[in-house]
This record gives sequence, structure tokens and C-alpha cells, in this order.
Amino acid sequence: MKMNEGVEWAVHSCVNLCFIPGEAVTAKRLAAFYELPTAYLNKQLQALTRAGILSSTSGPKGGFQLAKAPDKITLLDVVVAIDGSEDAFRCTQILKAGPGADEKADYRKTCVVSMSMRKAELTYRRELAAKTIADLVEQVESTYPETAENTRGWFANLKS
Amino acid sequence: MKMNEGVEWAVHSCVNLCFIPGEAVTAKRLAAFYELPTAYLNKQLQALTRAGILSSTSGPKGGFQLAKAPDKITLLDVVVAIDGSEDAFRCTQILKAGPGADEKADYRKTCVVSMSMRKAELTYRRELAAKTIADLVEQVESTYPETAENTRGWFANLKS
DNA sequence: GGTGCGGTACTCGGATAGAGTGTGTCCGAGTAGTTGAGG
DNA sequence: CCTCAACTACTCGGACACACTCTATCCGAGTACCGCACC
Repeated sequence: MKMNEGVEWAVHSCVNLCFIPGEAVTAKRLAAFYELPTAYLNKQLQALTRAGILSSTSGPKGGFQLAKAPDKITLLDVVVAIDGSEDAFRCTQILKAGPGADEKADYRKTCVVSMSMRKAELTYRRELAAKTIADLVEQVESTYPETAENTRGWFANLKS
Repeated sequence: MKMNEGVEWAVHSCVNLCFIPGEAVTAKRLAAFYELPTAYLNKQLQALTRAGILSSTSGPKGGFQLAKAPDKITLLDVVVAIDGSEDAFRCTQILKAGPGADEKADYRKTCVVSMSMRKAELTYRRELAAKTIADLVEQVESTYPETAENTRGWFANLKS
């Protein structure tokens, strides 16, 4: 059960975008910040764009920026955008192949195994949904006060 | 983020083994119950054995049986045995490549992104750890009272 | 000098290879029961 | 008739192919800016 590696990049990039509001930042610069492969990060940002989390602009002066307020973007949104919305536990309804099975039953809802696994995942998703990008930014700013300014400065210098 | 498919088989098999206590059941019979590929289910049962959840016996009259009391086997135990104990979210500490990074810092513990993801996973694992195989068996017996006897009967008939 | 048009440089976007892991299968290692010969 | 040993049949256990998804990359589609010709 491994999550897509791009989720980490995506979340960090969203946080960084919060430090540079009202400006389109290219995938190239976002990638340079963490020394990531540009093309691959671009792919993740595309996924975020498709999900409506970012908005993208082509051409010179183009790039990505947040499409929504940071407090409206949850960690779950980002995870789903990159990693898909499917549950980790896939109930294949093996009970249907068992003896005495009800062909019409939806065992994803009645099987106690499936229910337990789903319940656990639900708490997981709920936890992720409770955390927004704005929360993360706030946490960073209170714990590492210089980070915001440093990041802004770094991106400003790279511009030249 | 997809979990190993074998987890579903493993949990169901553990539950079935609870219905047939004190007897070694072969992978072949367990597989036949749900029409699963025998060799592959065997592989999962091996993993459960390595984890100390099942005990195995070779030769005729051999097979698998629970190595512990059902109320000492949690869903988390089974998931870890089959799917591994690694966290789904892998913090690669990309902050280390960023500007102003502390080379000695362990960002798995200080990075707010990593912390949030880990916290969510922790609630997930806690939920799984709170549910035992015995709980599932009890749930089945109270919801579908005839299942236990039917299962026992099915395995008894197959023996011939 | 002002205006409009074409070229250029730069960006995102999707289509395309390569690597790693999950999925499925096969044959060898080990053991209990059976059967046969010998005492 | 009893004992023992070899054989057989059956099981687990790990090694071996196959397929799919994640990882990584490249080239084409689209756009703002710049420069030049024309009015």
C-alpha cells in the first residue's frame, strides 16, 4: 500500500504557492526549489489543475497558481487529485463465489470484513479532509517564522 | 494507493479458520471455498505464518491453523503481514534539497506535511488495530447465525 | 509616429519509454500413512 | 503375529515468469511579447 510519491511534491508546491500569491509560478521554478525533475512535477501539477485545485496559464508569464482559497483546499483533495479516489482496500466480493452466496447481494456493503476495512479508511480520509493547505501554512509560519519570507525571496531572486 | 488484494483473502481465511478450530486446513480447501487460485492463496497464508498468525504443518494431515487466539489477532496484524509495515505516505524529505535546509534535521519528524500525513495514517492503523478477528466472527455470528454451521458443514463435506 | 501583423521564445499538455512491484504459477523439500518383507 | 523400513501420496515453501502501475521523459499545442513593415 504505497501512495504516489507525487503527493508529497504536490502538497509542498501548494504550500509554496501560498507564499507567492497572485502570481503564476512555472513548474520549472517550483521544481528547482526542491531540485525535482521538472517534467514529472509538471505532470502532478496538471493533475491538480484537472481537479480544480490549481489554475494554469500557457505561454510566457504563464505558470500555475491556486484556483481556490487555501482554506478551501484539503489534504484529501490533493491526495485524491494525484492518487485517485479509489479505496485502498478493494472488496472483490469473494463471498459471491462462496457456498450459499446471494447473487444479488452487494457484499461491499454487507460483508463485515469489507465494512471494517472501509470504516478504517473512512477515518483516514476524514482526518485528511480536516486539514487544509491554509492550516499547514499557518503551522509553518508559527513554527518557522522566517520560512515564508525566505521562500518569497528565493523565488524573487530566481526570477532574474 | 492500492492495498494488496491478498489482504481480503487472508482476512476471510482467518475468519473461516475460526469456524473450524483445532484442525489443520489445507490451502487447497480454503481456496476452493471461494474459488481462489490455490497457489497464490498459499503464498498469502505463508506470509501469515511468517508473521506468527498461523501455524503450518507439512505432509498429509497438514495444513494451516490459527497460531493465536482470534481475539489476539487484529486486522492490522493481517494487513501488515500481507502488505508490509511501511507507511503509505513516504516522506522523502524533499526539504533537504530546498534552500536553507538543515542537513542534520530529520524532516520526517519536523516537516508539517509529513506530520499531517502520518497523523492521518496513525488513526487508520489505530482503527485497524482495534478490530480483531474474534470481533469479526462475533459480528458474523450475530448477523448471519447460520453461516458458522454452514461453513463447518461445507468443509466437512469436502473432506470426503 | 502609430498600428497591425508575423515571428519567436516560453509555457502547459498529453503521448510515449523504462523500472519496479504486485499477481500468478511451478517444482522441490518435508512428513504422515501405508505396505510389504523379515523376524 | 509383530516390527521395522522403504515407498508413496500429499502438503507447505520458496524460486521463477508475467502483467500492470508508477516513474520519468519528450515533443507538440497554445500564448504573450518583440520587432518590423506598412499606413
